[in-house]
Amino acid sequence: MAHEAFGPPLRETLSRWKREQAQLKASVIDHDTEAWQQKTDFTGLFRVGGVDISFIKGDDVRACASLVVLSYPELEVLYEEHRMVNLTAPYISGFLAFREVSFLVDAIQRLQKKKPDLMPQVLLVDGNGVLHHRGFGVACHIGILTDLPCIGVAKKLLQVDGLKNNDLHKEKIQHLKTGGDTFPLMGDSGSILGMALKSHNKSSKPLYISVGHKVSLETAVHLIQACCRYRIPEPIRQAATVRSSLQVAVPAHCEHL
DNA sequence: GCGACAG
DNA sequence: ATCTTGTCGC
Repeated sequence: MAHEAFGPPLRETLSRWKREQAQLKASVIDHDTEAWQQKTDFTGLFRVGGVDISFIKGDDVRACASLVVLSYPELEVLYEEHRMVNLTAPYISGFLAFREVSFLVDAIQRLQKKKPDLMPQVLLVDGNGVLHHRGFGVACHIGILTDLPCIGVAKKLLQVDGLKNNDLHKEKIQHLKTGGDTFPLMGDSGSILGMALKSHNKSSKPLYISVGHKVSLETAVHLIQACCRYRIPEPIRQAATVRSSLQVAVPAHCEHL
């Protein structure tokens, strides 16, 4: 098959995507803008959203895009939507947003239309914010397109700007004692790109938290910790758990097709 | 050439 | 991202 017979070559697509990231990056706000963020107990925060895209075993195209909204501080489900979508863009490290973001923004827009009262006041995103090759990960991307405060929550360290998952890094992880302990992730450029967070007492692997949009890193880390019953913050965990029948596998008699 | 590679 | 099984510990 002539895989690249149609459409622009990958390197042209990547160059276009890089330009788009650079342009949108200029609009990122990396400090607190909301009243509830000023209080250490987050008085005035009532709704926290989470988004995630989950996949089916052997299928690179079909996936389930999920948006949930939880009450705060109870962390009870107020709203959830799980929808099967067809992904078109490939996964390329540094360009996750171009694969996933349109489906998640669509979900936010449907929520706005159907239940505007349930619009989350902050959105937790699977992946990185400014902890990214060009300082503009998927959490920033969603933040700019929706104008919602967003926080990037990654399960693995993205090794950019000199950050490395080396022995020194592993040693720092071992020194995290209890849930809520952190250490900063400083790149070669000298700025703090994010924080490693031990999200609960018995979690050996930290989360990597970074600013997406309209929230400070300090507030982001504090909020993530407040949302963790287990390692993964509840809004993302609920989004990743499909309760509906949407993700049922292809019927057995169709498997060979 | 080699290592790295969020989801 | 996804699959896989039991195992250990509270």
